[in-house]
Amino acid sequence: MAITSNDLLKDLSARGLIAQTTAEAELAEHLNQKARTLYCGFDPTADSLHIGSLVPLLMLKRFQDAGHKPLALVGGATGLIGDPSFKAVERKLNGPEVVSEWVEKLRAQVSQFITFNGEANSAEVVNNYDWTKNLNVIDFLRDVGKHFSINSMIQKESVKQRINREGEGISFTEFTYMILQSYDFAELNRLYSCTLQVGGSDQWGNITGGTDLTRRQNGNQVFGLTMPLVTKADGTKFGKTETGTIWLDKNKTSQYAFYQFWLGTADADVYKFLKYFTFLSVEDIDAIEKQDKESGVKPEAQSILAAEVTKLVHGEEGLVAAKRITAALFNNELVDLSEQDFSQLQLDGLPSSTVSKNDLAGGSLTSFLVDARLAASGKQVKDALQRNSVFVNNVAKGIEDNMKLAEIFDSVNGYYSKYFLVKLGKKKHHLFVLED
RNA sequence: GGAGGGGUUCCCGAGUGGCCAAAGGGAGCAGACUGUAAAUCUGCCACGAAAGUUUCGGUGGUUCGAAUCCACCUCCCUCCA
Repeated sequence: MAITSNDLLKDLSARGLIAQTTAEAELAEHLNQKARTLYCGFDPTADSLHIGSLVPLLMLKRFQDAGHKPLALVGGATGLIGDPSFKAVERKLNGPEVVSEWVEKLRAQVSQFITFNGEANSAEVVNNYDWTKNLNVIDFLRDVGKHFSINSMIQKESVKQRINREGEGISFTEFTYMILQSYDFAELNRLYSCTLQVGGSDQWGNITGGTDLTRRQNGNQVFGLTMPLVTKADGTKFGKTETGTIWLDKNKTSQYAFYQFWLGTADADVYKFLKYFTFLSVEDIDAIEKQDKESGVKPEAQSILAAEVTKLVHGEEGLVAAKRITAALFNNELVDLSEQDFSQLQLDGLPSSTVSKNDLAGGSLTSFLVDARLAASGKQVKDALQRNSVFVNNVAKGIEDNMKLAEIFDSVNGYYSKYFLVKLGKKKHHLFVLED
């Protein structure tokens, strides 16, 4: 990416956050002239955003910090259709009630990343359902559809594989998604003088559709900027783990699990991620990298990344909670923990459950731990037992202990007569609390 | 509406009457080695502690025996109209 004449764009470029832009030189000039309004869309495909949306969310914040006005668009309308961009298969449609419920959740979530201060560049959250719900089909086809050429639409890389791919196709509904998103841009240009849309690089086709439509309908030049897809050096998909997606909602991914996710970042990715996911300056990040390379010991970057991102998403308190659990599980002896510490760990989001004596009677360790979701099947627990990698309060259990459930979880063996910390393998922990 | 091709265990993908709980790969889990890393090596990988139980889009057949054969149904894809 060429050096531009705009400080913000220079920084973004240094961070590797710019994949593509429309009319680069003109965009720099456009942003230099005065505060502009930009938007980024988030479709409600679940009841929470996940870390895949973090880069664009932070991007809005970066623009706001530079004095521009961010609009976070929640796709109440587009979420009902489904974006086909680079998706291998047609998606299942979600019901309207479900989608509108998700819209509300995303609205709140998105709001925490941008500032609403009542000033000129105060953020706003908009919903594209507001301007599409009363759209009349005939008007839509005449006023909007006419501006789109099927010939160029099927040339878009984002849908090409769906069109060419053997065994899968694309419905008219999803094919039309691009037109709806383009209409959003034109509409936001009319309503808010919005002149820039940002998004992931998979959105390029949809974004340029919007810049074209805005020019044709409104006669205004507007811009697009995309961020690179977050990739990992080992080629696996970013944002997924054994346990699934890393969500921004702490009820879906605990602060502790969230922190742990970032802590596990590969050396090969961590400096790039610092640039993508934090507001640390590029110089500071380069300094961290230099120091890690020279230190010859375990790098610092992962814990800095984990701390910064956890703080951004879950606040200072969330970070403290995550660190508290991490310290207890990985650094300290459990014996040092007070009774209050144990109950605090529960509150902090350490996976835990309460058990009664009845739950234990006659049960097996395998099914007990599967029920607590420490393993996917009894076979896995059995495997771990055979390798002596199941620990209850730091005591290794073997396959011969499998049927001794009630004995193992007898109150005499628990910390403070009721706490049992179970470890399966190196990283999976679960706190069981015995009921009186 | 017509013709053809498909739906196999988390994914890809073998399997065309018994040797099939079903090859191979990927993912995943556990162990060793480590830095709660990477790479590598080892074991597991339908469910069940076990006895045993349930699978190959669905239903019903044929057969001593079916993922494999037959009928109907259903979903998907391609081409033609």
